[in-house]
Order: sequence, then structure tokens, then C-alpha cells
Amino acid sequence: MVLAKQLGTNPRQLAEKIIAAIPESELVKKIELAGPGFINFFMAPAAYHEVIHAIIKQGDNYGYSETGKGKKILLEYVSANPTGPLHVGHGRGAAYGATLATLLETVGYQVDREYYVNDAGRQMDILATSIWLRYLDLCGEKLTFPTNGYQGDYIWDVAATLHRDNKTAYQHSTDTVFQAVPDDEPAGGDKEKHIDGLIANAKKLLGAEIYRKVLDTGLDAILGDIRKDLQEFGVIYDEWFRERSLVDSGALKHGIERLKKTGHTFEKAGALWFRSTDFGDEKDRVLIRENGAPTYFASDIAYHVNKLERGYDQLIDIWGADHHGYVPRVKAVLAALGEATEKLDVALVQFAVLYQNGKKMQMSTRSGEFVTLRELRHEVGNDAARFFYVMRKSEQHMDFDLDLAKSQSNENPVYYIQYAHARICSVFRQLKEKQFSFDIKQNNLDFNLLSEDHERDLMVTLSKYPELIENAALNHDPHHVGHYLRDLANDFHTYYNAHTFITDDAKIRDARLALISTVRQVIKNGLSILGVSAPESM
RNA sequence: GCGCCCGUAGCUCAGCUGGAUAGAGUAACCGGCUUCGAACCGGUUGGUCGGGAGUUCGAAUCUCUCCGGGCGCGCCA
Repeated sequence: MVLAKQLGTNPRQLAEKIIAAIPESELVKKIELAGPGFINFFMAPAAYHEVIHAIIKQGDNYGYSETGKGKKILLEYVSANPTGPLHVGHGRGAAYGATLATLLETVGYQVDREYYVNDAGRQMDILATSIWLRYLDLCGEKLTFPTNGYQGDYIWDVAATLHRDNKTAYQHSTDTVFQAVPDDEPAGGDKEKHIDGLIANAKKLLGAEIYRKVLDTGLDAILGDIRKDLQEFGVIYDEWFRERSLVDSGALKHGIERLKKTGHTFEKAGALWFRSTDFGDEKDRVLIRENGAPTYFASDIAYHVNKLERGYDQLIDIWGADHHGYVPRVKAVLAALGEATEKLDVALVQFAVLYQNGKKMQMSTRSGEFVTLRELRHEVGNDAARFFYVMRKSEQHMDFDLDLAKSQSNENPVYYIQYAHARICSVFRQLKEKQFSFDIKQNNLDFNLLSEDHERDLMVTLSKYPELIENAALNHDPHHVGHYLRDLANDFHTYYNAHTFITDDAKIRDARLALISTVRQVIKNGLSILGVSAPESM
């Protein structure tokens, strides 16, 4: 139909010519012209049998390909600020990134997984100060906690550790701590100026060394918690890249220098700027502030330069959708450096909007109001959480009903798929109990006996798996895998209810057992990509 | 105000590189267990694909515009 236009003929006539030109094949029973110009191929049964042989032969590797062979990808994901525990919003990026990484490996890419740790900058100062103020409270000081401080309970935990290990060694009177600090918002002041004043006093009173110790106590505790959380969620990393290391290694300076050499930087009002508008950004961006401190953007430039210099063919960043406005300026950096901007692919993951008791929940690390990823995992289990997250297209806004997730976990299609797997395992257990035996490797299996419609449907679905994986990987769309597995499980359950596998006819029995064992294999392979277990019973 | 993302069945979502009567789950109703696990299966009901215009032989899919929702527009990160 596409060609017809170019050839100036109508689609049906062209289709007839094409059909006439197609050579005969044993695998094709007949070819038909249909509708506005479709060509339908009716396959001979033997064509479907190929897939069973392929799955038996390839086993765990069925679905693998070498499309990306020799190509290296760096995938950076989650990278949440280490200022508090991961919440359910981060879980989506974690599940998406982990699944995408596995998918890309499945189609042959070499993938390195990386977490960028923002352990420098103002957020860290606010964290350290928040901890110290809670510590002072534990020392018996009476004080009003700043509006802009981190108010979560985990801050108390860190403060308690600090107090236990150091007693009152870092105590200062509330008067001196709040000396010359501008009023907080509730008192009619500016909350930003208020917290900045407290930070300045903390640094002055504690001295650089102790201040750093307070900060690191918090950073280590929180980052350690994040690592453990992700690990338990089956989300792994090859590298935890520290923002601080950019300064220590000179990479920050190096990144700025490289950008300077392109001639797209300039100085204005005592600051160093990047003329990102040369490359389509909305406005120019500051690299080095008037006070000499580099911006977060400067660090990020250095980080991306570093990534590029490590020799990757492709960089993938997974960010929360709230950072979408940041994409043009990072792309502008690549353009300025003469790199192809397509080399960096930023995947924006939309927020999960949480509902509890039918009401929308607002989450904020700062205010301490959030549902943690850990709570969710403990409530619904890792498998259900992983599957639920990755069932939705990443750029789709997602409604997450916590009550539903907790109370009726059977709503999650993951159980439907796992059940199919467990059911097949159960059939093989039954087989043993009934004193039958089955060897998948026997060479006298006769798949011509698989003549039922349900069996053909199953074989067709199974044969689509490798192509599905390829598409899901290359389009960065892991959600296709979940939907496919649901369809496969549905084909199986339908088959199961319609026919008996363990029959007295050994030939039919063996053929059917071979078929369902390939179904089990594909379910296992697919769930494995999603980071979900394939239980033998449930 | 400008920019990006989203809008498909009562609800939660697929389908979007243009193709045949728009699909699942769930909810509602009907039916199926003496037989390999009923956490299952079959069926019925349910849709102006947000509205409008355009391109095309053909539009949920591409373009424009409007409406509705989310997010972003710092010498914060």
C-alpha cells in the first residue's frame, strides 16, 4: 500500500503481482489478497513447530540477540539526592532503569549501570544543619526547627547516632546557633535566608572538620540506606559516582576548560557563563558563580564530559519528569563539544501520583511527608512492585492507589503470570506422581499432533517473543514485556482449561508437555528481564 | 506568558515509526470445578479515541488550533 503510491498503481493490483512473484514454500500453505491490499500468509503447521525447537535449544537464551554487539552504553538512573530515603516516586525510575538495562543487555549491548551521588552543594549543607539542630535538641537545647530543614524522622535517627557517639561534644547554645540569623518564614522572614544563616553559623561554630563529620555521618547513613533498599529491590549498580570526586580528581576544572576552549563561554558580572543559547537553549547558564563557587550545572557538565571520555557509544540518563527543562542545556554542552546530541538519550519518567483513602497524596522529602519505597515493597512485595511500575509506559502519568496495592494484591497481573508458570511446574510434578516420565531432549517428539487452535495460538505467541524483546529494548519501552507476558499467560490458561496434557496417549502427551515446557521457559525468561521471580509454586 | 509531557470503556491502562470491525484488566451481569492448581476459563453489557479543522485512498496514530490536567522556566540541586 505504501509502494502503490510511488508506482502509481492501486494497492490491490500491486498485491496481486507480488503474490504471483512469491516462490512456493513448504512452510506456506496459501497466500491471499485481503481488504484494501493486505497480503495474508497462511502458514503450514510445520512452520509453527520451528519455535518449539528453537526454545528447547536456546533455553534461557531464547530472546537474546546480537543487535547491539560491540556497543557500550552507560545507563545512569535513580540518582536521587542522598538527603532522605527513597520514596515511591523514585521506585518507578529504579524499576524502569533496571529493566531497561537488562533489556539492552539481552539484545547484545554492554551496559554499565551508574548512580550519580549528589554529595556536594547546598542540599548537603541543609542536611548537615538539619541533623545538627536535631542533635542539639537531643542535647537539651530548646529551638525552633527551620521550615526549610529536612523534617523527616530519619534525621532524628542520624542525630541520635551522633549524640550517642559524641555525647555533647558538638553542643552550642541556641543563642549562638541562631545569632544574627534572619527570621524564618513563619516569623515573616525568608526561609531560604533563614536556613542559609543557620548553615553559616553551623560551619563557623563547628569548624570545617567537625562540620564535615556531621555531614558525612548523615550522608553515609542515608546513602547506605538507599543502596540497601535498591539492592533488596533487585536494582543493581556497577558504579556509585560521587559528585565530590569531580572536584578531587580535577575533572570539574577539566570539564570547564574543555567547554571554554570551544569559545562558547563568556564572563559577565563576575561570573562565568555558557552561551547555551547558541545551541537552542532558552537562556545562557552560569557555570562559576560570582563568589567563585561552581554551579550544579558545572558539575553535571564535568560528569557528562567524563562519561564521554570513558568511551561509551551511548549515554542514557533517566530523570524525573520535573527535570525536563534541564535537557536542552545538557544537550547544548554536547553540541558545543562537537559531539552528536543523539549520543545522549534522556528518558523522562513521569511521577507516580499516589492515592490513599481516595485522596491524592503530596510527597516531599523536605517536609518528611512521603511513602517510602521500602514501605511499599514490604506491603506488596518486590515482585508486585517491580511489575506494577514497569507495566506502565514511562512517560505516562501513573495513578498509584496504595489501598488497592496493599489490600487486593491479586489485582496485580504479575500473579496471573506467575500462576501460569507455577501451574506448568505443577503439571510436571503431577506427571511424576502418576509414574509417567518425559524427556524434553528425546528426538521422536511429533509436533504434528499439536493441531488444536489453542496450540497454534500458543506457538504463534511464543514465536513473537524475540522480536518483542528487540523492539522493547531499542525503543526503551520495557512495558511491552509485561503486556506480552500477560497475553502469553492468557493463551496458556485458556489452553489449560480446554485440554488435558497428561493423557494416556504417550505421543500426544509428550508433544503437549514439550509445548508447555517452552511456555514455562519463555515466561521465566521474560520475568527475569523484569526482575520478577518465576515461582514453581505459590 | 513561554516551553515540554499527557488526555482512549465507569475506573486503571495498552495500541501512536498512518492501515482491515479500537484492545486488555477491573467493575456489573450470565455460565463452567467427581477430571493436570478455579490465584483459572468462556460469554454479555460498556467507547463522539478531550473538542474542532487539515493532510491522505486510509488518522486513536501526522499537522494546526482550542479545552482540560501535570511539570518546568534560579549565580537551588
